[in-house]
Parts: sequence; C-alpha cells; structure tokens
Amino acid sequence: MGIMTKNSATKGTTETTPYLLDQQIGFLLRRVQQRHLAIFFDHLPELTSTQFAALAKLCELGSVSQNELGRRVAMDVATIKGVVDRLRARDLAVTKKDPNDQRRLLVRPTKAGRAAFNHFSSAALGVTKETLDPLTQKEAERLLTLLSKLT
Amino acid sequence: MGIMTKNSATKGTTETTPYLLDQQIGFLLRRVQQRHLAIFFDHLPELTSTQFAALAKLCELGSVSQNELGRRVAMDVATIKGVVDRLRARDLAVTKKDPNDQRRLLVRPTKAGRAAFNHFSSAALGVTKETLDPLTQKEAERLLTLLSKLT
DNA sequence: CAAAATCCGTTTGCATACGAATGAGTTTCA
DNA sequence: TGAAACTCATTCGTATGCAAACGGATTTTG
Repeated sequence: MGIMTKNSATKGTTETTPYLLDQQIGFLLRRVQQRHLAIFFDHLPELTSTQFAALAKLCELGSVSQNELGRRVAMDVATIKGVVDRLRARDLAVTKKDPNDQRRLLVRPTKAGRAAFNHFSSAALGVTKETLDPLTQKEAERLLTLLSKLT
Repeated sequence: MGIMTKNSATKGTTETTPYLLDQQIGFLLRRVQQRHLAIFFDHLPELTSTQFAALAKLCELGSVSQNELGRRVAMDVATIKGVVDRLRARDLAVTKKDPNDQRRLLVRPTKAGRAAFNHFSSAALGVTKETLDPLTQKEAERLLTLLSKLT
C-alpha cells in the first residue's frame, strides 16, 4: 500500500514512482496559466483573456460563422456562444444569419471592436512579455517550441 | 490602423509586431491544457483532474484545513470548497470542525479516498506520460524545468 | 431524388475558477 | 485588556469549459 505505483520504464525489478502532484505536467500547466491570467487581468481588466482571443481572431478573419470562429480559437460551441454573446453585449461584435446558409450565424467585429483590438493589442503583447519575463530569450523560444509540440 | 503595435525590442526605427494569437504563450498554454484534460478524462473518467489533485494532496497531508489544502493545490477558497464538497459526496473525504480553532474546517481522506488514490495513481502517471509523449525524455525534462520557472 | 450522414446553433447540466462581500473566530499589540 | 488586524469558511455573481441532446439546414451518396 501507499502511494507507490509501478514504473513501467524499468524492467527486471519492481521499482516504483510515487505520484508527486507538484511534478505533474498538468499541475504545472494549471499554475502557469493561473499566473498568466493574473498578469492578463493586470494589463487588461477591460476584457477577459478568452474574449480578447476571440476578438483578435475575429479581427483577423473579418466575417466568420460562430462555429468556425470557435474552432479557430479552440473553443467549444457552447463556450464560443457565450463569448460571442458577451462581445455583442459590449458592442464589440455583431451577428446576423448567413443568407447563403440558414444554419450559420455570421459574426463580425464592429468599428468599436476593431478599435478596441487595436487599442489593446500592445497591452496584450505586454502580457506575453511579462509572462515570459523569468526566462531568457532563448528559453522562451524553446518553451514555445516545446508547447507547440504538445498541441 | 491595423493590427500592428510598437515593438519595444527595436530602437531607432518604428518596427512593429503584429498580434498573432496562435503564437502567444497564453493561447498555447490553454490548448496544451485542453489536450491534457482530454487525456486525463480518457484515463480517469471517474474523477476530474482537479478532484484527483486535491485528493492526492489530501492523502499526502493526512489532515489539513480546507483553506490550507486549497493553498497547497493552488485553488481559490471558493473553488476548493466545491471540490471538497464533491469529494465528500463521493465518500472520498470527510470534514469536521477543528476543536482547537473554531474557524477551521479539517479535511481528511476516508479509507475509500486513500484506496481510490492508490488505485488511480498509476493511471494518473499514465496521463502525464501520454501528455508528454510527443517529446523526448530530454525535451520533457526541459519543458518541466521551464514551466517551473514561470510558476 | 430521397434517405443518411453532417453540420450548425442552442440549451441544459455539471465542474472549475476567481473577485468581492459577509460573518465568525483568533491573534497582535498598543 | 481591548480594539485593530488577520484568518477562515461561505455565499453570490460572472466567466470559462465540455458533454450530451435537440431541432433545423445542408451535403453526401446510393
């Protein structure tokens, strides 16, 4: 009994690896994300990180269906709906039925939406910079490369 | 106008860096976490990642106040309350008032809680392993080291 | 063409996640 | 000692995040 489990990387012996929460990738990811979100809120309390991401992609795409916008920013259909609702409530985006496909709900940034994105994008870049601040330039690049492989 | 913002890394020129969502650390972190949570659910649908983390730390500490447990697993007071409630509902943990400090709510794993942790910890280690599968051993170690610096 | 397979948006239900406010208990320290 | 400062747990409100189920629209395919 106890917290030991078999270590499949060894053979011939019955070595074990304890489960140490603080060394698990999932726990680390969660804590780094927490720190990042805190930094985001410091720099940009007007929008959530999620809302800004959707707005950024929306400004990049111009006009796009709600579902596809969700795919582009890796958000569930239920999640992207809420995010778009909140962007609409803040007059940063508008929606209308796609005349060519009655299923689709086209989303488009408003003037104010584009203005907000332009206004806040340097702050958002500052968030990235501050998040990576404990690392050297090389380390930061290495981290982004490694994370990309885990997508 | 447009999506350009000043690049503070240059001087003497007015070079700009566009805001590219897909290259921001926050967006990458979010997507890697999504993948990790999906893998966790595949291996361990019985418990959420959060619940397992709290249970693991609880088994490590034995008996601890709800607030301190939250701090140890990096969860907000409101969040840890819900998690402990759900662990209690599954008979994996029990709580009682601390007789020495009326403010504190002591949390303790049940027999079933310890049994569940022992039973699932190898699966949880498998989650870590599969999450890091796209990386070599060296890369994985490097990643954990870099993430640790961002905590 | 028409049935089957897809796709789209919505809703519901559950589980994090955090800020802020509240009330109760404990510690500090003037 | 006694008020101020702090700690703890709870609650409320808001915002993700995902699974599942639904009805409607479109595309695929036999």
